[in-house]
Amino acid sequence: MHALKVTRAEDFPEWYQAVVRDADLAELSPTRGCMIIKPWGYGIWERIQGELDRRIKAAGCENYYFPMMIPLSFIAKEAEHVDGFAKEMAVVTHHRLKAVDGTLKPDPDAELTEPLILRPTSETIIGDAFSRWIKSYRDLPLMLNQWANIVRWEMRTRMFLRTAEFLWQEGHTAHADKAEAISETMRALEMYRAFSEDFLALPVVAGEKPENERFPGAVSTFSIEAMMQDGKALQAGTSHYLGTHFAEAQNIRYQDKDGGMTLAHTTSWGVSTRLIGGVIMTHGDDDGLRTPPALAPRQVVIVPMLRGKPEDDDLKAYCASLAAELGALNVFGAPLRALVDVKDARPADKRWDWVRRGAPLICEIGPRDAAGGQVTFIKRNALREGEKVKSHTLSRADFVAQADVLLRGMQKELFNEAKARLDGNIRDGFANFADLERYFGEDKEGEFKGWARVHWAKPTGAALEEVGQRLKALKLTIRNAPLQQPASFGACIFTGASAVEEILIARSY
RNA sequence: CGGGGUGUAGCUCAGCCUGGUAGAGCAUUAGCUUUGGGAGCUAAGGGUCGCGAGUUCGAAUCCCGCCGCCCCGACCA
Repeated sequence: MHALKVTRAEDFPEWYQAVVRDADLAELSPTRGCMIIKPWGYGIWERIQGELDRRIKAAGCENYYFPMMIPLSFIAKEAEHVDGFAKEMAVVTHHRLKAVDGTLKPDPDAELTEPLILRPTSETIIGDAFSRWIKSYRDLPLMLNQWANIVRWEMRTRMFLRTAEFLWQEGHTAHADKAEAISETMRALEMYRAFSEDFLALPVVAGEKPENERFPGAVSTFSIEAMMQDGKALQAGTSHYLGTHFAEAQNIRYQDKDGGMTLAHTTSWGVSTRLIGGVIMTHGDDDGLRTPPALAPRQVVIVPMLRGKPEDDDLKAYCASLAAELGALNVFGAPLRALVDVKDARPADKRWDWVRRGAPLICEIGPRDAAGGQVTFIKRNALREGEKVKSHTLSRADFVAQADVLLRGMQKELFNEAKARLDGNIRDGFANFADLERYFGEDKEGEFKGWARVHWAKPTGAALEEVGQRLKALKLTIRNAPLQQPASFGACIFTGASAVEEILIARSY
């Protein structure tokens, strides 16, 4: 009997919804397409923020904050950018409500002279500021980041993966020349790769997006792609080299050493609460989430087996001192986060709540453990042996001494498990498009297909458009061209011509 | 935004075809029992049946309109 009502094999989308709800991560809000992020889910986001913010600052960026509302005219400044975002924009048009026939409506006399849009991203309003802040080569490079909420009016929403409002971090930088801007673009990409793999235990493939998948207005777009347990790809982070597109549109120029006016080269990069969806679909099992220890808001949860008897006090004291002892330890470069769950509920219910949330180590301590100086615990990443829950017992001293090793080991085990799935499910050997059609065309519902690694001649324009259409018929997209490329290439699977690049093709979220 | 499904207690759902103003299990609350592990018994609380208009003496049920959610598609960092 599993802790969730639906298993991954039965119905993956339903299972995903069940984890989000039963692990107490988030719920739907009365506002269409938006979610309420609950404490365990938000705690995970705070951990992401804390660690990534440290890495962003270590790279020399500073944080700042721009308004959530952007004048409508700003978004029109970069042509491709408009095309990319115009269709999913929330627009603020009035500044006052009025009761009309008993219902509150926007007051017709309070219409804004210029509507405001809720930011779908901030390139335009930040570019405007950059144009004022950057006067001289001495002002460069300018490297800034903001943590913010974003609004995109999506037609179809899914919790954490695509919601009308989401939380993210957007870095924006300006540089004197192309080489330096590209180097910053790659630095951010590598920062995301390392962060995902080390901290989220989420193995990814870093690479460059094809022309048709670029960010609107970018010269080149790079991504990290992760493989979910249903074989689909999830774009988990992006980094863009924007060239001088936004600099031209918004007049971001600096006076160089020779006194001439030169356009700056800009970049932007971001990750969002979508990462949490990626963690769920990578590490979740039929008992709920398995939160990687480095990421978990609580790494060790202690459930005292209280029985409403006098010895409960001794048991509570034992658990409290154990938690204090654990809290004095350092794991993953920070104090260990331990909690004694003293909520007045049945111990078994509390145990399963923490199993669903995915607390890495769940200690169940009864009077006998306390008397014997022991700790009985379960490891969430390897919860069961067969159908049965497997529990372990150590002396208290050994448990405290090994907590660090246990948590680090679990982090590694989760990563290795996901890494093996990623590496083991990227298929090679597609000689031509017909091979690809044969493999991806004949599928049963819910069948695991993984990704395809193929060679192509990297067509552009109309020819690329056609490639996109052919893939679309198989519900496939090009994910990226991995940074690590082979020494030589075979034939392009689309045209038969000599290939110039290796790319990953997959179904995606 | 197109196709399909769905909306009844906190959750999962029955009732709807064949109108007579609500049911089960789990959860919640209380009491008793139980206690090395998702407990048992007893009792109680909880629903303007998604919203609005209509037919009718009477609508969860029939008709019309709208909305939300889920899946597929289109779209999309």
